[in-house]
This record gives sequence, structure tokens and C-alpha cells, in this order.
Amino acid sequence: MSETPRVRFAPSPTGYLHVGGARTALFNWLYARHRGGKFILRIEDTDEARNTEEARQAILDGMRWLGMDWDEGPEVGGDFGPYFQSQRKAIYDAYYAKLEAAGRVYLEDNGAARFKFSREPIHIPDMVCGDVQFAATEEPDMTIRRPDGSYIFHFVNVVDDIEMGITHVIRGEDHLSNTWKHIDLFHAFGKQAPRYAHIPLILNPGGSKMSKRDEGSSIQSYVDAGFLPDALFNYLCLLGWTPKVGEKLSRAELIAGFAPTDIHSGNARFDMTKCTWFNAQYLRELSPEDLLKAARPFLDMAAIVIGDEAMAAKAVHSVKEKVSLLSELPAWVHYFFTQDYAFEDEVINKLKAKAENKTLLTELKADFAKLTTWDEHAAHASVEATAARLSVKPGALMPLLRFALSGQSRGPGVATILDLIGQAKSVARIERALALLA
RNA sequence: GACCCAUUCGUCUAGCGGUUAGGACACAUCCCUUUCACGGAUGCGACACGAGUUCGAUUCUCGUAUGGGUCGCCA
Repeated sequence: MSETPRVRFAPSPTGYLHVGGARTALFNWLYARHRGGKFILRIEDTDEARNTEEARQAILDGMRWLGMDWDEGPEVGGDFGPYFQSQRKAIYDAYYAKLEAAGRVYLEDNGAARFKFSREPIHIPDMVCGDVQFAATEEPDMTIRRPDGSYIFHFVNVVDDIEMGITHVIRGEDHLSNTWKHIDLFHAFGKQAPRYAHIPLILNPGGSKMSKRDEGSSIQSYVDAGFLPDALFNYLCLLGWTPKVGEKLSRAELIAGFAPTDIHSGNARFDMTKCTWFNAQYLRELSPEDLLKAARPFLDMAAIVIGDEAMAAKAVHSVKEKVSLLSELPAWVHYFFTQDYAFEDEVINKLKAKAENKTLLTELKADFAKLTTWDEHAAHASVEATAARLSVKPGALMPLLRFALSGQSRGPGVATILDLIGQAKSVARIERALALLA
């Protein structure tokens, strides 16, 4: 246990990066970083018919988006490559020969090769589940090579773990029932099996294993929905593991506190509401500039044209505690960037509800037009002055201004809106609203 | 069907023989307030069941039930 750990995440590029796979990768990554070991990415693409280049790319993209770097693997290299199983056939052939020499394989009529199980009891020391005992198996010997010469998962997985010097295998609990087969193989090769940690599965809200159909099953869906990588990263860590020092933690804290022995052995349901809450928390910590940067793709998608970057940063910042996802931002800020914003029906109705609204807005506009300085304080003071002059409460004027300036019934403080939009445009917007009431 | 893992508020969980069973999300109420939010306060809400072991079980053991997983020439 004192050797430098070498752990790996070994996804199969058959689809998108799955949230469960990402969490597995994350625990491996956390463990490697915690112990100063190596985190290896190995692509298990032995089944050519099912693998796609898009899927391979999606995995790499997803890993990078979440902020997990790998010390060895695709596009990085390393001393134990290649890191694509599709390129390691010579190694597998050599290992197959060892099994053959030991009399542990035999051929089926069609050419497929099977590994002869030892048929002895096997016990798995697991850092999460404890010691798990499996009685001598009565299952048929397992196929390890197809008739076309390509090898099966269980075989290549073990061979590569040996060849790559993997010391700890942290993977989903769905593998626990098959692990005795792997150990049997390790023994057949005269090797000691690595340390295992089978982590609980992530279940959908219905309580079964998350599948591709479920909301939030692919990492890309979080990118699209406007999640921040740090937020997802943090939330995913909490599924199956409880850090001792709190829930909302930085990566450094997560790395420092990570221990495989603290991982639970019961499955956990994914709670999108709490995941979203985490995102809201992380969103609020962003500086105006960083928030704008993160929001940019979503603003672009909504065809919002940002003129002044500084103003745009202030605009998104002004509503950041009102949203949980970046994708919600455009609806809250679009009117900052165009004089041709739409009016909600509800807003028009409220403006028309009272005849005096027209008078009040006209007076506000007149006072705004007279100002020689324009900022949040000046604008706010002007509204209060108008209110005093007309003997009404400022609170009676604010909603009207909000309606006129934004066309919406909710938003940041009215003074903030006035400041960001500017004097001339604010006056123009009130005129526009007045025209609507005519 | 066989085997494996699990079972505390709706969800994620703390608990490692004696606790008023704690926290987070959600929910409810109140406060704050120019809207919507944020924030603050309070509240609602759980040990699957049955036997043991013990002076005493949420905690240990066994059984039952329930949930999940695995038994592929998928990974």
C-alpha cells in the first residue's frame, strides 16, 4: 500500500460520456491526486462494431470539461501505451499464449476461445464492500476471444491492468459480480490482483440504474443546460461519498479529503434539484467578467448582441442570484441589449390598469431628462424626488418604471436597470411605453 | 432462477450499543423587500419487518421483505 498508486478510467466509446462513468472517473482522479499517483485514461474499444470516433471524442471532451486531466492516455501518451485497446493486439496475443501454455484455454467449434475457470472459491477484498466471498463457480467457462481473433472485455481488462501496473481498481458496483473472474485470470497469469473499490451506482429518480434515456445521463446535457463544471463535479462527488468537512467544497478540499474507504456501499439516486442548487451556488461566486464569459454561449444562442462588454458583465451580474442555470440568463437580460424589447402581456395590462400611470411615467421621464449626471444613485434620487413632488411613494413608481424599461415584471433593482441602460435610452424607453398606452 | 450488494426524513446522508436520531436539497410559515430572487428564522419529516445477543439496540447476528446489480462471442 505504500507504492505510488496507478489508477485508470477505462471507458468504452460506445456512446456519450455517462454521468455514472464520469463519477467513476472522478473518484479515480481524486484518489490519484490525493495520493500523488497516476491517473490513466484507457479506451476500451475492442468491439469495433460498437465504437465510434464521435463517442471517443465525447469522452475526452467530457473529461476535460469536468476538469479531469490524465497523466497517461490518448493525446497525452505515456510509457505504457498504446492506450487504445484496439492497438494492443500483439500484447493480448502474447498473454493468450501464456494461458495456452498453461493449459487454461480451449477452442469452441467456431473458433471462439474460452478460459478454464479454476473453480475454486474466490474472495474479493474490497475497500468499499469489505471482503466478498464467491463460492466455486458453476458458470460455463468464459469466452475471452472471438472467432475473428479479437478479445473480450474481461480478458483485455485484466491484461491491461497487469501491463499498465494498475494498483487500484475503482469502478462501478455493477462489476463486483464479475470480479472473481478477473481475479481468476490474474492468478492464471501468476499475478496478484489489484486492490478493488466498487463504488455504488447512480440511480435515476425512479430508483433503477441510470440509462441513456434518463434526464442528465450524458455529461453533454449539463454543458447544454448551463451547468458549471465545478458545480457538477462537486455534486457528483457527493453521490456515494460524504466528505467529513462539508458539502460544498473546492477541488483542493475534495482531493485532500478523499478516501476510498469512506465511500458508501449503497446506491444513490440522482437529484437534479440539488444538483441545480449547487450550480446556483457556484454561479453566484463568479465575478461579473467570469459570469459573462460562461454565459456568452447562451447569450449568443439567444441571438443577443453584446455591445459594451463591461456593461454586459454588469448586466448578467445584476441577475445572477435569480438564476440557477446559465441557460436561464438570456431571458433575464435580453432587454439590456436592445431598445426593441418585447412587453409581457401581464405588464401591458398592469400599465393600462390605472389611468394615472401615464401621468406618473410622463413625470418620471421629465425629471430624468433634466439630470446632468447619471448613475445608480442619481437615478434613484430622481425617482424619489419625483415621488415626493407628486406625493406618492417611490414604491408606487418603481414597478411602473420596471415595466416600461424592461417590458418585464421582474428583474434587478430598477435603479440598476436605469444605470446600465443609460439616461437617453431610459427616457426613450419610457416614451415607447407611453406610446403603447396611447 | 442462482449469486452479489444494499436498506435512517420525499432525495442525498451523519450515526460506528445509551443521542430530544444531526445536517443538506425540497416543501411550509414568518421576516427582509420597488418585482423576482438572495438572505435570515421557524416548522414538517426517517431508523423496512421479525427474531435473537445485551441491562440497553438505528448501531451486532440470523431470517423475511423490498430495491439494485451480475450471470453475453457488450463493456
